[in-house]
Amino acid sequence: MENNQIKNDAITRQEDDFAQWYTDICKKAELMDYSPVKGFIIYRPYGYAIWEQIQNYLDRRFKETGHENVYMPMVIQESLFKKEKEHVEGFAPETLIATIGGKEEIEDRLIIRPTSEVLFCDHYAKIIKSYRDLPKLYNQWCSVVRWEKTTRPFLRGAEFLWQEGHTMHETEEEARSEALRMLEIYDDLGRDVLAIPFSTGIKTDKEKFAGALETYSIEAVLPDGKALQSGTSHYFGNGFSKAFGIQFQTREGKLENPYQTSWGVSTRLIGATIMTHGDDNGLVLPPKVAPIQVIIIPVAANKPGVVPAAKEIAKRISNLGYRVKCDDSDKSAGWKFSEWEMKGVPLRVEVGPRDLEKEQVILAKRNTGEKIICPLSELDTKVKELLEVIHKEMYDKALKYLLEHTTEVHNLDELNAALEKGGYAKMMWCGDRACEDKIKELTSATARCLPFNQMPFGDTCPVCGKKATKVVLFARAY
RNA sequence: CGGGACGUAGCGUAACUUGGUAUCGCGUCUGAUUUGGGUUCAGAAGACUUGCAGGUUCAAAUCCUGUCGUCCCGACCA
Repeated sequence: MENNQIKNDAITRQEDDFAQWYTDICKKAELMDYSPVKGFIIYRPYGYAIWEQIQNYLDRRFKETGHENVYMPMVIQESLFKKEKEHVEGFAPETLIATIGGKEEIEDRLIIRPTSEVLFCDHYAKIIKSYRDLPKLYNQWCSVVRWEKTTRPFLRGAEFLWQEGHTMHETEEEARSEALRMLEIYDDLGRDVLAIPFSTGIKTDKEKFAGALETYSIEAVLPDGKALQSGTSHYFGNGFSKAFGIQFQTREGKLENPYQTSWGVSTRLIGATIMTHGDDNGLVLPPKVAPIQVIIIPVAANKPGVVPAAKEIAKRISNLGYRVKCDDSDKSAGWKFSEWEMKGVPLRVEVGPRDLEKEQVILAKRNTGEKIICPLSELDTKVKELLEVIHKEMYDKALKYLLEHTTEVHNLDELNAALEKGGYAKMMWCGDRACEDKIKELTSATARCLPFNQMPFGDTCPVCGKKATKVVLFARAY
């Protein structure tokens, strides 16, 4: 099995250089390509198809929970952007600004949206008049631009695709539960679709979104031991409402400012999926997001009956509702095996003359490499069963990794050791910003979140020694 | 934005130190071959000349300056 000779077109091994392995996969699995402009990538069909699967799932969940899709302009006047102070301070360093229109200089310069809070607020100020207009549950699918200094495919780009939900509510309570409800949907996406166990929790004041009162997030630990913030949901209170003059008449006839949320996930999720599940043979896609869920490979395709039989099987599986492709190109079977493994297709069906004689096919699972002989009569149930098993195995493997890389620490030495090992250093915290800063200074790790699932295991802050009541997860982050 | 590495055909590379018109492999194309893990053989094309722009020189992939981009390590962020 071991092949020491590295093939010319093989990818870098994970243990040799994890970052290079990641870049190799992005390119060799044809997910993306670089464009001439730094940080702006081309989403190739196979990569974009993964995004479409994520979109399909989320869009359905959003609509089921009463949200409507809208589309806002991609530019924001600088004067408008400056209305909410903390927000502008948070984003100012990373905005791209258009200064010329035609041949004229633009006096109120146009910011290419890094996020659309202010556009939504400006619009909401016009359309919200009464409690009868609430809640407003809007979402948009779009791209945003942030002038990032260092960029990596999917994980951090100058432009990325995402969805941003922006909602307005009568009460503080309702808004806060909206923010939490949407975070739950993101958590579901991880568990049920991407096979990624996210940690959910609330951000510290230091790490929260510019302008938000509370930021909730889903966090993943990747195989190189670094944490990745994979999605956020914010509760804004009515700070923006006041800044933008959004007022509604209450049931009692008074004028009040509504309470706001926003929430988003981006194509960064593609990066998280690649890293969480991939191996040295390439991408390993969870069945729910795989653009092709089952690949049919005819073996000895020149023998009579093989290709028609393979196509028949493809049709049969397609009729079950799965995304399936029959690769009847004139490459050798071995070549196709490697190629579709690189592309991470969860399940492979091999169809050859010997199989046809015995009225069977060979099924091969991408995640484990396991091969299973399957009588044609049982194909339908077996495919369904295996795709479910593959999802579960992938999730369980990722969960096991997460648990093995979550270390409870009681002092700074243990904290260092845990961060060195990779993953979360879970510690009790006094809640002081100073201690958070100190850890960052000493270790470069940041507080990822205070997990919802608290379960305290001590009462002393390892940094200052004062009383600690909160459990916090620290990690080196992307 | 700091520190480091790099940019030569689609990909990976040689030549750079010591200037003289670009090497090899994979891939691609054509024709065969291909029964179970990147099949084998034969032939062909592919660089409007070395990321881009200047400079030095009789002559630049090679030396100098600038710039753009990629990767890694930091600081900042979905």
